Amino acid sequence: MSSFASSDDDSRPLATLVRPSARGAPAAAAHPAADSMDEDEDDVPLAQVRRSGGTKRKSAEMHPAADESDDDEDDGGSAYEDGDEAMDGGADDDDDLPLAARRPAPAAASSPARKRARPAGGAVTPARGVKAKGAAAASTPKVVTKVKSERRVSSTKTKTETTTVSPGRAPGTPLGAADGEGGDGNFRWWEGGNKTEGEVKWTTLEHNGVFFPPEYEPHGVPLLYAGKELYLPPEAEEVATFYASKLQTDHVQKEKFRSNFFADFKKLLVDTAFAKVITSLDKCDFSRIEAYLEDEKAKKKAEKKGQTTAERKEAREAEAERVRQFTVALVDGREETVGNFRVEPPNLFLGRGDHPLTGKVKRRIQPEDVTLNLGPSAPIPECPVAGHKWGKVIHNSCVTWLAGWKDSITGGYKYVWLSAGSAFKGMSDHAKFEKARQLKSCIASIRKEYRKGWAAKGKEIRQRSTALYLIDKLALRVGNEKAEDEADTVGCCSLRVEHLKFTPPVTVSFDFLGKDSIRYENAVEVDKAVFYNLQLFCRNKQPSDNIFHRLSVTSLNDYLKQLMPGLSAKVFRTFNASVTLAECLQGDPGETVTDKVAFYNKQNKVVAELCNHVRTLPSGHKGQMEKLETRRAEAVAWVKELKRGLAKWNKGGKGAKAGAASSPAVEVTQYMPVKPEIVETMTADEKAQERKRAADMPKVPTVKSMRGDQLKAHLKRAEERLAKLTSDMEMKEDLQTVALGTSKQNYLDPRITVAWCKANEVPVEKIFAKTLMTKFSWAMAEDSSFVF
DNA sequence: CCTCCCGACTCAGAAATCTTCCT
DNA sequence: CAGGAAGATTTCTGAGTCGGGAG
Repeated sequence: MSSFASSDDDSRPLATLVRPSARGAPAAAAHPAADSMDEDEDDVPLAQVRRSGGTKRKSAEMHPAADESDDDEDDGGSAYEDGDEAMDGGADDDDDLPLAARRPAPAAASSPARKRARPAGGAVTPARGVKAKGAAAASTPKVVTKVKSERRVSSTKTKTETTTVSPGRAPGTPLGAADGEGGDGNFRWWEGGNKTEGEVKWTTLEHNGVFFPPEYEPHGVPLLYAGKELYLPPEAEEVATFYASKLQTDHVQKEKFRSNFFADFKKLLVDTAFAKVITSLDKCDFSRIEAYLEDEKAKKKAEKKGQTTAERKEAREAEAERVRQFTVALVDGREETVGNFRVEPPNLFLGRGDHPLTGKVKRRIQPEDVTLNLGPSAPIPECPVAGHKWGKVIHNSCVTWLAGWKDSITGGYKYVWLSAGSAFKGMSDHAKFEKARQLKSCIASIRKEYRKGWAAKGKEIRQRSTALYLIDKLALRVGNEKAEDEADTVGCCSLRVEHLKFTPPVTVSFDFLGKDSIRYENAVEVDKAVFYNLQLFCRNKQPSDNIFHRLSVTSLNDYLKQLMPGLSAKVFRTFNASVTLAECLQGDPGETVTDKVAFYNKQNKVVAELCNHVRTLPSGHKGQMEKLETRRAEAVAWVKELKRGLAKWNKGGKGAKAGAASSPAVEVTQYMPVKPEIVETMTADEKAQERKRAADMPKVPTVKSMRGDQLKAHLKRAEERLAKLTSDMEMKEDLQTVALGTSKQNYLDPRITVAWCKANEVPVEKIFAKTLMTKFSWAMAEDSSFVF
């Protein structure tokens, strides 16, 4: 079931909220759309208009028949009226009006004239119009010319222009060299108070480009085809090796993965003698290559094992030194660390879920593919790959990426960013949480507003209001449409009939694949009106039809913008997660720091569940649990045996005083593991083997003679051990299926955590690991009185 | 004007690596 | 105290969101 902890205060009974709503309420005043409902006249099946001819997945699947019938039906149905008195207003007619007629909400009171005045307003407004004309285009890597940027440059600050690639700076220039120039890298932007968020993100930007993976070195290990050794040319061998390295994963179990791989693999063989030979993946045996990889891995491991701690540290530092020049960038003279400075090496594309492109070969990125973004006066770094040069160098100060290239599989861009601890990231993180807090202050009226919308005459408003409820209550993602060459996953707006089940009176069961093909399964009791509406939207549709067929993500977000500047669907997730945590942390955290940390994790888990952040069980999980279970059973048996012994001993000492030292010892039987027979002359491998052999042997009974005090001491230890095992198992089972990290990193306002830690005298480091401490350094100064 | 596509950014779990705990 | 496994953290890169502009 869902937890609505966060919304309790605001979700008062529907009836009290819906009717009197809004006329005077601040939110309502800003919604011309709500008032224009009466004008709804006729129904245009939105899907036909908006989607026909599109490339998006659902467009082709819509059923026109369903479109018509469902919109025309009258929903004065009894379920509805009986269901909720508050809804009757909208029950009698349901004329949908053409979307077009109402979308451009007549600019009433606060309707922002989108094109011109952006919410951000602030510092750089003048840049606005300028950018709209084409600077943005110039910013994209594919534009090489200078476009007409000169004019613009004068009116704003530096915008984008491109430069021909010229020979780079000499090696050993300041950037990244041992003693950086630009200060200590501790720019405490949050203390300045000037958290501008404008168009221009920087004035000067200097960096050394990106780090390329090493060239492929052929190993010469053959592929076996129908038992025959085939020595492949390097390009094909490399790709075969990619596949071999995946043999242990379950990617190779997917037919799509195999066929995509094989198709690309064969392409590499086209002009070779192998083209005619290799015709079936099933006859390809990669085991020799796989064994080779295993071998290499073992060698590396052994080498590492042979090193002393100091040597290992040295090796690590040498590696750090090697990449050092790429890890530092200079932004407006400040040193910042670069996040993903390594260019993605070639590999097989590992798409999640049923990705249509999974298994395809992701080709090697060459310097020619890479666009660098640098300050106009920054030296152009030398291309690190001999005989190659950078694709493009641009100077776009409106973006924060340092370099980028186009991904050969998805066609999308990959970017190199500064690290999470940078000012760029920190500022936007801060802004994100401030926006969520702002939502908190107006959530009550927004909820009022969408409840009112449940009874709207127009179906778009009705669907929008119902969808917004789901986004708010269940923290669903908004659900953009997806293309044919992506996995079929959905979010709120793209939910289909097949994803819902209705159980009267008011339970809706959700079952669909969300982001990353993670299954969302939840049965929720919803408001009656929502239950009714969802059923209504599903009526007369095919299972594969969209539930919210009149609603688009764009129109939903446009609407949200009217409710609050800068509001979009994703803000609800941030808001709900943070509010939930803040509320959950009100409880009693316990005594010790350990208790308190456990308490925090438990509340963190509530949020993770809300957001459906799952983690797949590690492959060994089942085995681990079984092992724990046997250990626990043994512990139980041992406790029982000790108790028996103690009872016997207490009785046995008839002659002497019960429990006196002179009582005869009693025998208890403990089952002990077999001890490995380790001899000094054994090699490490042999020792390991012997240990394993011993561990696999059944436990042997060992009889021990004990007296009372011994028995008691053993019993005490045994009971403690049992208690620990039991709680370990519970904890493990409990936390196994949820990932706490995602919400901690992305959704929970760190100031909530900092404040809680201070109030409860828990060191923040107990909650935030090192990188999170850096990422959230802007929040560390917050005191315990912070309220989200 | 209205789509549709693109670009830039956040968010996501898997995999790799490091650390701690247990026997 | 070693050696390994479990657990925690970091890295990696795929998958979303969302706004803007071209056509």
